[in-house]
Order: sequence, then C-alpha cells, then structure tokens
Amino acid sequence: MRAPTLDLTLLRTLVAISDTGSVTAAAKRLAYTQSTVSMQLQRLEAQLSLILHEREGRRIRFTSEGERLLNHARRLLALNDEAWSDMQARQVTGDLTLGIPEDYASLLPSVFAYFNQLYPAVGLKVICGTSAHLVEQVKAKELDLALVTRQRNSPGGDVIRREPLLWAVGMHQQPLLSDPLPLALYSPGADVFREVAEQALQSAGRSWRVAYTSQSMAGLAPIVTAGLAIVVVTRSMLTPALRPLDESSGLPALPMIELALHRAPHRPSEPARRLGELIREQLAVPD
Amino acid sequence: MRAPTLDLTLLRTLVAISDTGSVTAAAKRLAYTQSTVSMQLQRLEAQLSLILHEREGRRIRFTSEGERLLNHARRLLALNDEAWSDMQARQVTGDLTLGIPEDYASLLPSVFAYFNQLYPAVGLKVICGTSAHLVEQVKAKELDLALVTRQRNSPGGDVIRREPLLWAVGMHQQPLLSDPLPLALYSPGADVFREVAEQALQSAGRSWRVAYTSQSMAGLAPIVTAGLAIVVVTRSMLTPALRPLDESSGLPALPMIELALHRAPHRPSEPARRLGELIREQLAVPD
DNA sequence: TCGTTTTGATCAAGAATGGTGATATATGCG
DNA sequence: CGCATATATCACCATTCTTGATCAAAACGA
Repeated sequence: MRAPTLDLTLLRTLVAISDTGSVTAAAKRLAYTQSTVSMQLQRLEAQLSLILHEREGRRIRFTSEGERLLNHARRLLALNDEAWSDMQARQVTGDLTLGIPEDYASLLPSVFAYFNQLYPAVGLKVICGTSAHLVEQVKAKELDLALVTRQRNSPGGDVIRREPLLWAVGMHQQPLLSDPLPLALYSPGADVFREVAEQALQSAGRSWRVAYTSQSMAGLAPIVTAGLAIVVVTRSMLTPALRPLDESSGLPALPMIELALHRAPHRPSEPARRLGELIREQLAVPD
Repeated sequence: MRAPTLDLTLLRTLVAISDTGSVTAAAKRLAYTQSTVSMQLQRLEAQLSLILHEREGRRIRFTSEGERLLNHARRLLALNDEAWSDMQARQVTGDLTLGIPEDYASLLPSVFAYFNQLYPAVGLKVICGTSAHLVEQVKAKELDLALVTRQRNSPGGDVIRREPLLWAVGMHQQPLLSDPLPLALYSPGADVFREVAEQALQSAGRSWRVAYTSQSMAGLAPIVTAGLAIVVVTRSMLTPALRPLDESSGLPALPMIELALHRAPHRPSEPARRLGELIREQLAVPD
C-alpha cells in the first residue's frame, strides 16, 4: 500500500474551515479568496476520493471521515509548525548581551541552555550587575537586554514576574530581633532590596543598623548563615541555608518586588527579541 | 512567528536523497527525473533560506541544518503515511467471510478487533469449521478466506505460522500411559490433529483407543481434564487446565503443524486482501 | 410574503508552479 | 588523458492553483 503525500496547505484550509465553521471565514483567516477555499476543499476530497463534508442548510458538517482527517491534520500541522520554527530558529544569528542581577544568576541557566539549543547560532553574553547599573547600561546601549528588579509599579521595562520579598535568617538561627535590627544589605543605593527594606522598617518605626554590606548575596551569605544579621530575599533566592521568616516574627511585611525586562532603546535585534520572548515565557508567574 | 507550511513532497525527496546517498538514485526511487530531484532540493533550500547540503567531491554531505530537517522530515512523513493509509482504509468496503478452525477462535478476536478498527466499513463474518471442510468451502467460493491447519509441507494456501504439536493431559493428572493409550480425538477425518496423532503412534508401535471424539476442543476438554484421555494440541491452544507432556513421557514426538491461509480461487476482493495481510502480520511466528 | 443579504459553488482565464529533456559541467577511474 | 557517471542549469511545456465574476440557495428582515 503506497502512501502518497498529503498537501499540508489543504489540510490547513480544512482546519481553518473547521475552526471558523465557514468557508468564507476560513478564507479571510487564510488570506485566500472564498472561491479558493471552496475549491481547495473539493480538491482535498478529490485527492482522497472521500467525502469530507456535507451541508445541512448553510451550515457545514464534517463526515466521520472528515473528522478523522481533521485529527490527522491537526497533528500533522503541529509537527509542521514545530519543524518550521525550529528550522527558522537556526537562522537567527548575531550577538547579544544580557544583563541580570547577580542574585538571579541561579535562576537563568536553564533558560540560557534552552535558548542556546533553540538558537545555536547566537552568541549570548551575560553580564551581572546591580539593577540600577544595568538600567544605565541598557540606556547606553551597552546591553541589549537587562533583567532588573524594581519596586512595584515603578516605571521602565516590561514586568516579567512579581515576587514577594521575605526576611530570612540562617537555617539554624533564631531570628535576631534585637533593636536595632542587624541587617545584611547590598551596597548603598545599589539595589532595590535595600530601599524596600529600609522603607518598611522606617514606616514600622523599627530602628536598624547595617551589619554588613556587599555587592551580592554571595557576599552576604556567610554573615547571615552565621546568625550575625538578617537579610531580604525573594522566594526564588532562598537556599537550604536560609530560613524565611513569616509575620509571626514581628517584622514588617515587605512589598512585592517586580522583575522587569528592559530593552535597548533602538529596535531590538532578532536575537534580542527571541531571548526576550523566551525569558517572558520561561519566567512568567511560576507561583 | 508565523509558520508557513512545508512541502511534504520535497521532504520525501530529501529523505530519499539521504537514504540513497545520491540525487540520481533518489530520482530513480521516486520515479522522477534526476533534474527534478536536483531542483527539488534547491527549492527546499530556497523556501527555508537555508543551505541543507554541500558537496565534497561527488559525495553529498548534509549540513547540520540538513540533518536536523531530515529528522523533522522523517517524523512528518511517518505521520503523513499513517494518516493517508488510515484514510484510505476507511474507503475499503464490502463483505467478507473468513473460515477458521474452532480451536483457533480464541487466537483471533484481537485480530478481528484491530481489523474492524482499521476497516470499519467492512462487514466481516467468521465461520468455524474443521480444516478439511473449510478448504472445501473456499474452493466452492463460499468463503473468501480460510485459515486451516495442515500437516507440514502439504500443499495449498500460504503458510502463516508453524507450531509444534504437543500431547497434553489434565493439569492435575498423571499421564495415562496405559496400553492402549486413551485418546480424545476430533471426529474421524475431520482434522489433521487426528491424522498426525495416529501416524505418530503407529510408527512408534503404540496401540491406542479412541476414548472420546468431538468436533472441537471444547467438547474434548472435560474428558481430558478429568484424566480420562490424552489429547493433541498446539502450544497456542494450551489452557491453564491442560498440561503439556514432554519427551520424558515416552510418547512419540509429534511433527510441526502448519497454519495456512487459503484464498478463494478468484482474484481476492480488497477487504480479503487486507484481512489476509493483517492475519499474516499479526500471526507470523510469535514464538 | 417578497426583497435583501450573505454564503457557497462553479466557471473561464490568467498566472505560477513544477516536471522534463537536453545540455553543460564536474568528478572519479583506468 | 579520455570515458563513464553524477550533478547543475536552462528553456519549454503541461498542469495546477488562484482569482474575479456569476449564479444558486439559504438566512434574514420587515
């Protein structure tokens, strides 16, 4: 039993007719003429020597063969689309620099791996820095994209995800609720976490002291796990060495933080567009 | 990212080139001209704006994009072929009568179910009877097909499978090796099992008596499980109530039996062809 | 009920596509 | 250095596909 090949174009038309329920609407969707779609349907039936549809009044009804072919068609087209976009993706070339906050570096590797698989011809460079600095670099076109943290509803960039901020201490430490509260913070002005924490404490009337500062979480970690200070993190930054504190700790609630994607001011390059899309897809609200 | 549709014909050509390793050979396989295949390959590359192949000397080498597309192509074509043959199968209509030995009835239901799924428009009738009778009916065109048992290398029909014959007794019975041996047999002349058994005993110089006869195994079963007689079966006819005897029982070895498919003398109808093929596929040497 | 509108089928015609044979080019082999 | 084989390219032809126009049939509205 030889198997000639189906015409995917006709199958796409068939699916469009089924989806829209009418030849005319399908024609509109596919940017064909009504007569074209009508003839395509007939052509498909002729090629298979099968009656795929019948009409009751004006409404179209698919025969059981038609329905069956529709199933095949959808699977076939899904595979086709996947193949096509995979092949197109391989043509996307260029270089691309993305900036991320150091503390989110742990969140992204899987995205980078996936991106590299989809777009092997793109040279992706990743630069870590504080959010404020990254935003500057994007404006200066030193970066194509930057993923930054920011306070809720502050302007600039597209929001990718919102996350709650948490107070955290070392896993085996009791909360140090001394007054003033010993904080481990990022360098002054460098990061929103610091601003947020100080605002929250201030409006709660708590006093604090900066027990330690660093450019990144990595630098703060030893201090915190040693129990010398408490720190502000997002849920995705929690490690086994950190224990989050809930409201029973008596500390003021912290607002949500936003993760936003900034794009360089000119029209984004194709690789930048793709990576932006991928980041949005992969990081969107996994809560 | 819109996804235009690939041309499966071109993909088939691509696969053929890959399989045969040359444009000319692919053309031969596909019943195209060499120039056609050459242009098809170029067309495919043009449509995707990709270089799929390069030449080193005369030999063709696919680029990594080409190899990647080949993977997609094979999957796509497999799905296409499946869809096509499924749709074609639905057009096979007609009626069809198959004869089988009663004792093989238990072996076939799954085949019938599968057949009915593949060819829902075919009315399949199954008739049970002894092999000798079924052969007569096929010759008389009362049956389209008949599956029969026969002695090894006897003429007529196509061999579907060979099976060893076994002596069997009731599961909890000791072999009754009295002399003469009490046999449970099919009706005289009705089945090859009987002939085979008698030949084997005769040439071994054993005497026997027919303790019970019936038209089918179903009729013999009670006698055998009660331990009143021994019986000849194929491996596929063994039930939990039956225990096969090996050569240590002292009984003469039995020859292989053949399961053969007879077709009515005229050109087989399409449904008959399909069922024949299916039976061959499904029953072929599962040992 | 009778126009009006919308939808689908059909047709002829023009455009575009795809296949072919002939031919030129290149490669491998003796 | 040819000869044999494989591939690329080209012009031509046939077929296929799309389209606009037209017609028939339903649905719609008053």
